[in-house]
Amino acid sequence: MAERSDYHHGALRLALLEAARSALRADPGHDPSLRAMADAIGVSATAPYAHFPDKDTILAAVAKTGFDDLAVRLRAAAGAGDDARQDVARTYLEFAADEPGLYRLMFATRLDNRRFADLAASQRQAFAAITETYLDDPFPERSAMRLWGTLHGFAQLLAVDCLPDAQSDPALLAELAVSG
Amino acid sequence: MAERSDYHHGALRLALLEAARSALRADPGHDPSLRAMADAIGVSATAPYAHFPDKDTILAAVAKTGFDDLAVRLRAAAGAGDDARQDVARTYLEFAADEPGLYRLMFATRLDNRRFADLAASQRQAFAAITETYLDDPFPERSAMRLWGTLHGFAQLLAVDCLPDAQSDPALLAELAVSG
DNA sequence: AGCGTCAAGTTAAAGTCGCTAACTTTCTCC
DNA sequence: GGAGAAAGTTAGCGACTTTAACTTGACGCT
Repeated sequence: MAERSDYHHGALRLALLEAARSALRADPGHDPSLRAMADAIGVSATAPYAHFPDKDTILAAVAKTGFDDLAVRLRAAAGAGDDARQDVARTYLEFAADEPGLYRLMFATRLDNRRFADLAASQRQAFAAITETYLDDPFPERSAMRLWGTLHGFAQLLAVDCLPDAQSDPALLAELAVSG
Repeated sequence: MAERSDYHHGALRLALLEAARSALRADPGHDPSLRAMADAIGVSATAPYAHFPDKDTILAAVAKTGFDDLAVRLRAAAGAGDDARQDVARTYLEFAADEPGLYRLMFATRLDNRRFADLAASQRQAFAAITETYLDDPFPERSAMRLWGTLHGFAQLLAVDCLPDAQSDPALLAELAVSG
């Protein structure tokens, strides 16, 4: 398996997703082109079509990995310290600040398309990690939705770099988000 | 002025912005192409370059009209009833629900580019309309930012149609957003 | 009136992109 | 070891943004 002919790549699907995330890190403001991803892997521009029906599906898969990673991080944060809600909030904002391009894509991909049900499922999983910090609340769903809204708003402002530096600290923003 | 030769359009800049907003209403999920806008106006595909240096600048101008409209609506709502904050919140969410494509564009246009300072200014104006409902608050900026975050999160969820119908009423969401 | 200038259009064409079609190479399984 | 499927390839189409070179028409000046 280590020895490969260089005709078949062997793990193109995974490599594509990684190339896309890497391109988003390099240029958070624009979705990478199919050709750019293929070039980065060293494969022809049409090779991706053996694994995905179209570009939107690739980007949806990338977005899904984003939600999955986010869910993992949130769950880890929830179990680690003594203030789960605050830790989750801070982790959420740190994620958005770390990978602004990916975060943008995660919320840009769904409009208009009922396709990509698994993306929606991963999104719900990430949301569930927030809800679980409200198990003691009389209305966990409502309260969690309110926190999610606030976090998402802050996350986007962070990603778009709209905040003065004094207010760009994820920890402080997290505190503000949970205080209510 | 009413009688025009049909060679010079006469108000192409404005017509372009309107064509873009109309196209966003028809297909909220995708930014319109330059050609589509030009076709809708009845002008060649390159005519817009007499008024804008590139497509991004057109879209930034469209986004700016969105923030300007939003600011006007928020200010009107703030002065109308007896619960300014709640009215502003509801108006904000109604705007996003009415024009999801425009709302998406308004927050998609800035990442990575320091260009478009006037867009950022219009965004601040809209934010100021929210801040002004917190003049009695000990920390108006902080509290307003918190509400803005929440509203933006709800607005995006509304626009992307992620919410169950039972929770898609702007008025109820506004109430949830201000209750804190 | 007529002329020059300039803004605001035009067409032509280059280069990129997503995607399809037809083909070739490699892997796998009998 | 041969067949067929899986996973690549090149060629090319149509749409897109953008540039370049040209044309049209409005307006001010003498």
